[in-house]
Amino acid sequence: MASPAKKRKLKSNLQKHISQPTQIFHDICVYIVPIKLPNQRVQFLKQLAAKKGFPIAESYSPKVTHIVTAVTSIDRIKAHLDSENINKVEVVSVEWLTTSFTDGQPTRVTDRFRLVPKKSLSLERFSAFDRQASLENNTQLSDGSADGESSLQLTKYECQRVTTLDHYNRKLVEALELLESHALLIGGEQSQGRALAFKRSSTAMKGLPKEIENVDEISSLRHLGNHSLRIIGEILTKGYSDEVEQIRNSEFYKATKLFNNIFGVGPTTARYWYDKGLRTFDDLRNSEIIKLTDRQQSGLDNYDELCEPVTLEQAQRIRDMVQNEIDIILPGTKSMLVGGHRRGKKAGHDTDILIWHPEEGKERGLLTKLVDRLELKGYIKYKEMINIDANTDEAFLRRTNSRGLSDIKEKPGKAMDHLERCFGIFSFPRTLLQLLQNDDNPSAARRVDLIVTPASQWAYALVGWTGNKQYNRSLRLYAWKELQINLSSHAAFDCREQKLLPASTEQDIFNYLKLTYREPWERNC
DNA sequence: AGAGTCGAT
DNA sequence: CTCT
DNA sequence: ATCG
Ligand SMILES: Nc1nc2c(ncn2[C@H]2C[C@H](O)[C@@H](COP(=O)(O)OP(=O)(O)OP(=O)(O)O)O2)c(=O)[nH]1
Ligand SMILES: [Mg+2]
Ligand SMILES: [Mg+2]
Repeated sequence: MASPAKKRKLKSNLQKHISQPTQIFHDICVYIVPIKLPNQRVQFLKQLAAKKGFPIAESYSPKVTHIVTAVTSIDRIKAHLDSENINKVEVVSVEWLTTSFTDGQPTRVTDRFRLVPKKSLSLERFSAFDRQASLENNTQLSDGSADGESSLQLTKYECQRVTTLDHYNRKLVEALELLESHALLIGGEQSQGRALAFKRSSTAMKGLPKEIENVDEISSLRHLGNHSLRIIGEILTKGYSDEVEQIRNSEFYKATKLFNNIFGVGPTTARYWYDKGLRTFDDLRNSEIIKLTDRQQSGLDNYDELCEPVTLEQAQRIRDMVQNEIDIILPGTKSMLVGGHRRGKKAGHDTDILIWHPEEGKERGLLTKLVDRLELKGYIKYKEMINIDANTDEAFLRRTNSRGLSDIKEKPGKAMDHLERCFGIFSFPRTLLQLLQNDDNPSAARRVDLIVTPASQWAYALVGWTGNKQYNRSLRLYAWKELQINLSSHAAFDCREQKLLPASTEQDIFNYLKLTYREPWERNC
């Protein structure tokens, strides 16, 4: 832990080494825009400037003559300064400042250093960008443009913009997602963050309204930093990225990715096996040292069939079958497809089904009965039940309290069994068409998720299980950071008001969160 | 320099 | 890795 | 540690 004392000491040491400038250039005043520049670099430039006699403004004011920035979009700078009035000021790159330092005097500003205010893209119509988001949410950076000029920035959170399955930069997205998965496979504290950053870069690209041809078009957008832009630039000029291809073909990536595809094997296990020298499924099966969990064994046994994409039609048939069963067990029970299929995906890696009964409480014990029946019919090859009991709501409140609010009180609530989730591998008969293409195997293994929700939590379950994953992450982060609301797939808890937020529709939840409603197909981040 | 989704087994 |  |  870096203590405040230590920080103070560091700072005073730095100040001691600042020598007096030989001359001071009183006719200029430099303001450094602290966006896209690491704080360290900003501090370094400021100190060097002081040493070389360049007056520095701590904040933007009319006496500033030179704005130094790493941002390439003039709109972004206006937004930051909260001022349109930068016409009389030179807006220049960091290179101007460093060149001036080596020259020992302010270099003449040429076009080389100037920001050419090329409108990065004309995107006003596309809600992936801040203009619309800032209307719906006053916590957004103001874009300071009452004049019709648009600031054209990506929103901070994915849940504030529309992301559809169709987009224009497949190749770039694929590369960035590969870097994300590589970072996850490497693992470690630091890699988690890198993975998330690459994921955000990729969702940023999915939000763009057209195929990009030049890095300049996107170099000032949020979430696209040095590394991502370098990769994108490479692909745009050469058609591929050396770094990406090197990873793709690496022994490490190929093997760990293969292992990670097995249901039950995450990055840590994949890495562990790789470190043991294993590379293929045969290596796994023949290895003496490797012990597979039940989950992993079933994942490996059914590997090929689980790799077959689940079509929408198959998912609908599975839901129909489930609906038939629950009609018998408890008439009036409803079900719907959620997950990727609700978002409009034509093929998925599994089927997600949400089940509920309009009368609160009637759903208790339903999932056990359903699964028992399916098991008797021989449909279930592997299953895991996830139990949520009456204590869970208490637990939820305790956790929200542990985020620094209210008192912690323990209640000895009784464990009223209330099964909520079943995830498993089911076996379904193949259709005639499938049999024609796949003569030998009469059945197909499919991953299925069944979720039973009380009517009172239906809306939260629907949002949570519709996803996608990245959409959920952004929604939860936004809710907590901007509104101090803890959001899960059961409920939302407002920590300021210390109260749960009841919702009966998805729209209710978007209202609480001060977000414009997004259709399921607009949540494909 | 810290944070990065959350809850369940 | 990117933002704040 | 892994899953959703
Ligand atoms: N909060 C949270 N929800 C998740 C996470 N992963 C998945 N979900 C939710 C949102 C997903 O849409 C839903 C179903 O997940 P799936 O793994 O089945 O993915 P999805 O159906 O979106 O795509 P798929 O076609 O199955 O690959 O569960 C997560 O890490 N956190
Ligand atoms: Mg799914
Ligand atoms: Mg699923």
